[in-house]
Amino acid sequence: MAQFLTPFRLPEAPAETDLLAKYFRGLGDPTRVRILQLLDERERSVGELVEALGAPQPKVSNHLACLRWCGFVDSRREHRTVHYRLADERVAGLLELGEELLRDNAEHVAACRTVDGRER
Amino acid sequence: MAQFLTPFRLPEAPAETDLLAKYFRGLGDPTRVRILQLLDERERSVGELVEALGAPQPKVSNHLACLRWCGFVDSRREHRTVHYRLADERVAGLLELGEELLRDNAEHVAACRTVDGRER
DNA sequence: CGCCACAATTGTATTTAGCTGATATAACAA
DNA sequence: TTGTTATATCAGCTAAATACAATTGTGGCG
Repeated sequence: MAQFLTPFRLPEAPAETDLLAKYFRGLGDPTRVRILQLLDERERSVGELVEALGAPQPKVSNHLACLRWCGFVDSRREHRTVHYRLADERVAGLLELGEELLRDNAEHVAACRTVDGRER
Repeated sequence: MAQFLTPFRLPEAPAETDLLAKYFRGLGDPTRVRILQLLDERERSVGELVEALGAPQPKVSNHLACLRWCGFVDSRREHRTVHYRLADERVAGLLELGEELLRDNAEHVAACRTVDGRER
């Protein structure tokens, strides 16, 4: 009766794959990408990022929390200000590779709306 | 009165940055990442992908449309079946770089829930 | 202590992505 | 033509992501 122990063998979808998608999703927001680009230039405080982005402070802090949580950036507190920087230089490499690939596909990507390309 | 022509100078947020985020968002779904990984091994038909993923066909087709639309994959029709493959070997490089970075952050990413890390 | 500056968090509303199921198209065969 | 297989598209629903505004936390200073 051993055959009943494995009645259905689900196709392998490694947990690592799900994590990878989640990881890339961290790069899937304009504010977060812009923050990473700014931090690639140099370390910056939250206030500096807020000014550079022209976005409300809570919004920036939320995205920073996301980036920090997933290991894209590190932070250190100095007196009252908190400074952020890229956690790993390979993060910059990821962005650059994306930019490079985008150069050949910019028009396509620009026109793409959603999974099924629907206008809504 | 020329000063009224540029009353507010918005912080520069290059359109390319928005596109880049959109581009990475294409990699932000487990099904799409799995498809790209499968296509990195070899060209596959939609039917083969459906079987390998154990997912309904419309779901796979929708994600393929998204990937094709953004230039991650190419397709060719042969009789009634449509075969997909990676459009650019650099796409595989992007995945590999992501996997490499993920190895050092898997625990963090796994625990991350949303932009602000809130449970809901 | 009270106050100020900087940053993080939370509540609520809105937007957007993605799943499911039905239908449409395309190529081919009888 | 009709039927069959393979794939694509669409409509409606649900769930997740994000924005915005208000609040709270935190460290320094008088």
